[in-house]
Amino acid sequence: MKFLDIGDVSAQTGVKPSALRYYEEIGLIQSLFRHGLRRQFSPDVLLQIKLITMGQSAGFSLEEIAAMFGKSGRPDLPRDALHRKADEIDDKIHQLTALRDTLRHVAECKAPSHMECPTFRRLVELSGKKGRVRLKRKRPQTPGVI
Amino acid sequence: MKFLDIGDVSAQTGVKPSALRYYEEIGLIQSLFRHGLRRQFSPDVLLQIKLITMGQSAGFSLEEIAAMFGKSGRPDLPRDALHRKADEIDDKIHQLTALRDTLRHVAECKAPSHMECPTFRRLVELSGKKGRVRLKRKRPQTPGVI
DNA sequence: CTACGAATTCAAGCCAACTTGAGGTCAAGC
DNA sequence: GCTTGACCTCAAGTTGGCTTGAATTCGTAG
Repeated sequence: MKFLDIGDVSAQTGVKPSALRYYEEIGLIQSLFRHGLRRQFSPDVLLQIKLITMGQSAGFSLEEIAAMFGKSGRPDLPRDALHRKADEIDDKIHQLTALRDTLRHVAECKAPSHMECPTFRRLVELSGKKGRVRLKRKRPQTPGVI
Repeated sequence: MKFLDIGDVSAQTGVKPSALRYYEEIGLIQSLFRHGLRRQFSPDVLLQIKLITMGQSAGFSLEEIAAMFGKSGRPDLPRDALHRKADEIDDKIHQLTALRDTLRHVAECKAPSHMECPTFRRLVELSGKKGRVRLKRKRPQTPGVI
């Protein structure tokens, strides 16, 4: 089995060595041993780091991420807490979906200010709701006024 | 028309007055005028703040949010840049979806360490890919070895 | 065997996004 | 007219997540 220098890990993940040292310092990842002074990492750490960066892009703190996937290689949290985290992510997905739709609408909308655009207001206001936002279907057979 | 004190805005949005003052300071929102010393806000600001918090939960900086929806009440960015932002959000949605699925899997998986679980590895490794992660369908009629 | 380069430690610094605290102002209700 | 409490300003502090820099230690290639 091959082990990885911090530079290899950095190259393969895009995360800087300084950040990796920091992650180790806070116990988020571990090196297996030292070769001289140099940390040697298991290839598994690449997967772990992927999870970390995913978690970060989801807006979770490193502490929360540690709780989810564990320093120990296994989650600190009980099953239901993990499901609650998953639910949290689901909420965030809904928010992001609304934001994306709003953004696309803003890109195309001709209204002088989006505050005056009812579609915009609906998109934003519905964003917290449980269901998906559903825009009225265009009815091509009756090309009314825009 | 009624105007809102900073306290009202705070109460209705859950954003602290200090944060709202900060937002105004950096030009992310505006108060219309002062009543004595007190800032008076248009009710429209509530919608704006909702967008801001959505943007934040998406991991955008206040600066990026300002560019998207504009200090000026209208985006600073041209249409295609907005669509690129929307694409960025789409990516994030995919990541979040993968993270959520991984988390739910971790919650249920019996493997001693998730590094040893092939399902786990697939979930994480596929997360960057374009399509949705598709788990193999169970085929109840041919109950093979797990 | 020596030089090189990649790694190390440690303390300090940095940025965004706020929060806190001290001291001051004001309008509305009694 | 006075008190009250919600607001104000401004400077300084905080937190998370790193980055930077100086001084040092190694392992390997030549």
